Amino acid sequence: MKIQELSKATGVPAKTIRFYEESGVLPLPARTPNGYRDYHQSDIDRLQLVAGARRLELSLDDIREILALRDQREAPCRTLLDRIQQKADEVAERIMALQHLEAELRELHAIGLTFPTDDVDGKNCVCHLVSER
Amino acid sequence: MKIQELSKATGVPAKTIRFYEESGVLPLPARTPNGYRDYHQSDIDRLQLVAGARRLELSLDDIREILALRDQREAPCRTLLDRIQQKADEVAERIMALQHLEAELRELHAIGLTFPTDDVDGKNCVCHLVSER
DNA sequence: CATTGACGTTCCAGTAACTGGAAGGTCTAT
DNA sequence: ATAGACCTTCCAGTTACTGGAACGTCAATG
Repeated sequence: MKIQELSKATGVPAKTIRFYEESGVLPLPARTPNGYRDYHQSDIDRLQLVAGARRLELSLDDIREILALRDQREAPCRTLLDRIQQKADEVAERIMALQHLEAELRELHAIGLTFPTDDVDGKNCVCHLVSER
Repeated sequence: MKIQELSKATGVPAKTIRFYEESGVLPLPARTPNGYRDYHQSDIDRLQLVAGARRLELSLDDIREILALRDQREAPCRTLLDRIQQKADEVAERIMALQHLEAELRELHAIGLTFPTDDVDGKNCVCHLVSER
């Protein structure tokens, strides 16, 4: 199977597949006599796991660790579950931070609308709202 | 004023101040005879605006544009307000995406907990949950 | 047989916004 | 004279790709 076929089977761009290989999350593939990468079914499985984990925004570092376990014939489920939970917590924190940020942005926008828009140096300028604290 | 003093006045690391200068959001400062950067009060004002905008997660590109207006003695308030609103919308979108992601991660974690943790190849493995879809 | 087009290859560079570190110069005080 | 706390520049690394150049390969067509 050539790289485009693996790409179509997984939805991962060929460029990204090469990058994953270089990053060590995909093994060096066999090569056909002309030097083309030659993939097998197992590569589809592995790449689908990588793509699924990336969709969950796990880092390539996490994925490397999980795949290393799998390559040693140890079930990576425990580690994977840990990373999933940890990621969920991170996401929850990020959501809260972004909610605060959005509220602040909306408030700033609302206040800014009540200001003149040509007051470069005056205190009634959005710039000063942004500068303070 | 030396770079450390500007840093202390604004809370922005000296390293970052030099980076901002190189990025074009801060002008090339005067230099003392020994080559040290020499800042003034106006640099504090400008850097506070940059830092405030960064706290709102505006990009350096946006900030450059806003400061360019200000440097031309045009009030950047209109542009700044636009960017703030646009950023708020982006943040809202990101929040929704992350909420979906968190739900998916929590669900996956819950399902994963009901699975055996030593089933490398079987279907009852978290890996397969992650791979699918 | 030459050419075209769709593949494949490698390598280099760029993205965003810093951060760390090396190697060296300067200033102040002891 | 030396220690330390600054300052300088430049290079590299971070994350996960993406774009592009320059070149090789293969199948089909004129």
